Order: sequence, then C-alpha cells, then structure tokens
Amino acid sequence: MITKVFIVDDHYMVIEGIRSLLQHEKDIDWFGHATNASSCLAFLEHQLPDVILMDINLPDKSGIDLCKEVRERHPSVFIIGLSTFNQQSFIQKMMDNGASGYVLKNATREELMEAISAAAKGKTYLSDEASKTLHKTSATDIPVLTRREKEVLLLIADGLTNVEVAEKLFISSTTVDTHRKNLLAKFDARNTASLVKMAMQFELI
Amino acid sequence: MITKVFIVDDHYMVIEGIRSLLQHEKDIDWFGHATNASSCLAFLEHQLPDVILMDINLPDKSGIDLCKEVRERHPSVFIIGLSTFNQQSFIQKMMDNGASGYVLKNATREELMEAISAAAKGKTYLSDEASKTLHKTSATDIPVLTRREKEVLLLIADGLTNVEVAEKLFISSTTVDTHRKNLLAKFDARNTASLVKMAMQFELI
DNA sequence: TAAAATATCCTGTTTTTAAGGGATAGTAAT
DNA sequence: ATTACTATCCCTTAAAAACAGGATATTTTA
Repeated sequence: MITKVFIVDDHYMVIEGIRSLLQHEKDIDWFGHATNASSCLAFLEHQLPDVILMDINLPDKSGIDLCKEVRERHPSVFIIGLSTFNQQSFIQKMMDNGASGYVLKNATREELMEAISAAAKGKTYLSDEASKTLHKTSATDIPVLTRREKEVLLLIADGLTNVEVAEKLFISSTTVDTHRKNLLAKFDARNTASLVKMAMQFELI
Repeated sequence: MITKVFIVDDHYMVIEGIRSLLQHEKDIDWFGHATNASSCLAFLEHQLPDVILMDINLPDKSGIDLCKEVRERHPSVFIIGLSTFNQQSFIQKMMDNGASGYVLKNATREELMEAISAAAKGKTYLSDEASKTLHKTSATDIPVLTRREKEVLLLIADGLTNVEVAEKLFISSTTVDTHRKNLLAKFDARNTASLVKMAMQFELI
C-alpha cells in the first residue's frame, strides 16, 4: 500500500530534508508541500493525501489550529506534528486536536517512516522523546486558571498593585488579593516574582 | 574555487535538506556533518572546511559558544549561523562571536549559496529577514547589567527575598536592596513583578 | 591619574505583600 | 437538590519591598 504524503512547513531546508529522506521509499508517494496554512487548505480542496507532516510554527496560523481545521474538514487525512520543540504543551495540544503522531525534527529516517506508516493505518505514533515528554510531566503541570485569575495575573505581571488592579477590574482590592493568593497556591510560588517567572515559562503571559 | 562546507545541526532533516539543496552545486564540496559541538571540534582537529553552517541550538553547548571557540582555534574557518529563530539577541551574539553570516532555516537555495560564497571570501552575509531584525531594535533596548546585578536578578526571579539573596551571595541585605533598586531603574520597572516579566522578555533569565 | 562605574553598606518612612483566618452569593454540573 | 467551583468581600499581623536620602572603597576606563 502506497501512502500519499504531503508536507506543511515554512522551512525549505526541512522540506528538502524530508523529501531527501523519503525519496527512495517505495511505499511513499511524495504528494507535494505547502509553506503556510492557507495554501495547505487550498491544496486540500482538490486533492487529499493520506498523511500530512505538519510543522507547529507556520507563518499565518499555528499548526495546532490548522490540525484541528484539517481534521474537521477532511477526516480521512491523518496528521503528524513536526517540530523542533519537545514541549509538553505543544505535543498535548496537537494530539488533542486530532493528530496521529508527533515527531521531532531530529528524528531518524526510521522514526519518520514508523510514524507515517502508523498514521496511514489510523494508528498513533509518538517519537521516543516526545512520548517521554508527554508522560513525564505533572511536576511541571500547568495550573488551570479561571478567566478572572488570568486577568489578574496579566495585570500583576505588568506591575500593577492590588489596588490598581482592583480599580481596573472594578472590584475590591481584597478580592484581587484573594486571587493573587490563589494564584500563588496554584503555581506553588513563594511570591509574586517567582509567580511571574513561572507564568512566563508556562507561556501564560 | 571550490568551497568545503561542513554542517553542525542536531536535526537530521535539516542536514538532509541542506545536503539536498547543495548536492548539485559544482562549487560546493560536501565535507560532512556533526550533530553536536564536541564531535564538531573533534572533526576540526583533523580536517578544516572553509565554511561551517552552524545551528544555534545544539545538545551539548550553544552554537554561540561553539562559534567563538571554533573561530579562536581555527581562524581560517568561517561560520554561518543557522536558526529557526529570527531573534535579535541570537543574531547579535553570533556575529559578536565572529560569525560571517546568519541564515534562517526557511532560506532559499539562492540565499544559502550567497551566504556561503560571501563567507568563503571572508565577507559577511545576513539574510534579509535577519538583517532587518538586527537593525530595527533600539526601541526595545535591553538594559546593560553588571555581573552582580544579573546574579541578583536571577535569584529574585526564583522567588528569593532580599535577605535570602544576601545570604546566598554573602553580602548585606541592604546591598541586595540597592541592586534591586538599580535594576528597577535600569528596566524602568515599577516593581519586582514587572521587572521579572521584562527580564524574561529580554531573555535575561 | 582623574573620572566613571561598580559594589558595598547604612538609616529612615511608607506602601505593598504574604499568610492566616473566615464569609456570602451565583453558577454549573451531577 | 446538593456539591463544587468561581467570584466576591472582609480582618489581622508580620514580613517584604518601594522610596528617599546618603556614604565609602574598589575597579575600570578614558
């Protein structure tokens, strides 16, 4: 069975690299590539590959959003996330949005082939490193914040005091203090400084 | 004149991509590749290429440090920085450490060839996007910190109080407070929270 | 060498946070 | 209807940070 593979990545070098890695594979039919999300979607209006290798960072929209969109419009197309970043949040979001796998750009030809053939069969494949990253966390679990807490967090990080945040949100400063208290607890942070640092690291700011 | 090109990048797909892009160039002699800094340095003990394409993110040490080291030991070897990131700080540091150019991974074959031939002649090449990034800043001027201030900043961001920082650095807590005061002034920050946020944005933490 | 930058230390006052406690009302889900 | 969560509000005390002055010794640099 021949698998039709399409690539979405804005880096020519990566596209070339993958083409080069796959060109001698008999079971792979090189279907083409796109360098951004919109041309990918346009392509899919006319032709459907079996598997799309999709970068997470695209110029016009994130691969994470594109993944969701493609899966909704074309459920027969399986998607493998492709990224330099071995980040828990990215992998998680990609899989949540219907991806069949996640491969790092330092993957070997073998890993890539495994991922493609698994995806073509509708199965799931995660590269070793990616699956480790996905499962190890819970120590670095990102706290779930309420809408209000996020608002307060942003303003605090911008240097506003409780009183100033309160004025901005039309609530009492003691309420802001409570939110701050809850934020510190959720992040297990010692004080505002480490709270802001952690929030930035989790990319919540 | 034939240019001997060597690549240091921990992503197979990028190595393959560049090889594929360059394989039909008559003026280019593919010299090989390394996937980390130490094997690159080991290779250079025996053979010297004309140009090294060097990723900024390597597993064992940063391309920025490796660049400096290679230039010191082997001044005849010219280096072109290679990265996904179009970040002012990276480009600046790479050039400061003696790189002859900086090319993004979404560069075309033409751009890559221009960069290589410029570097081979000892000239400098920056891809359009990279040079824009390098020159645009000054609105977002990054404060210059002293060694001590950086130490204090890191510890503050980790949530230590003045007293704790003082104990760690064997200085008085009032001194720490003075450093903090100076940091706030340099960053034009209202308080520690915004200081930490700005420092993270400037990638000083 | 003189000036500038850096690192160190001090004494105050005022404002803000941290940490502990507790309370009420609305909403969403089971 | 009860539980769980969210958002709101309040109190107290102690610790910490912000702010405003100033001072001295050591490096760096021009």
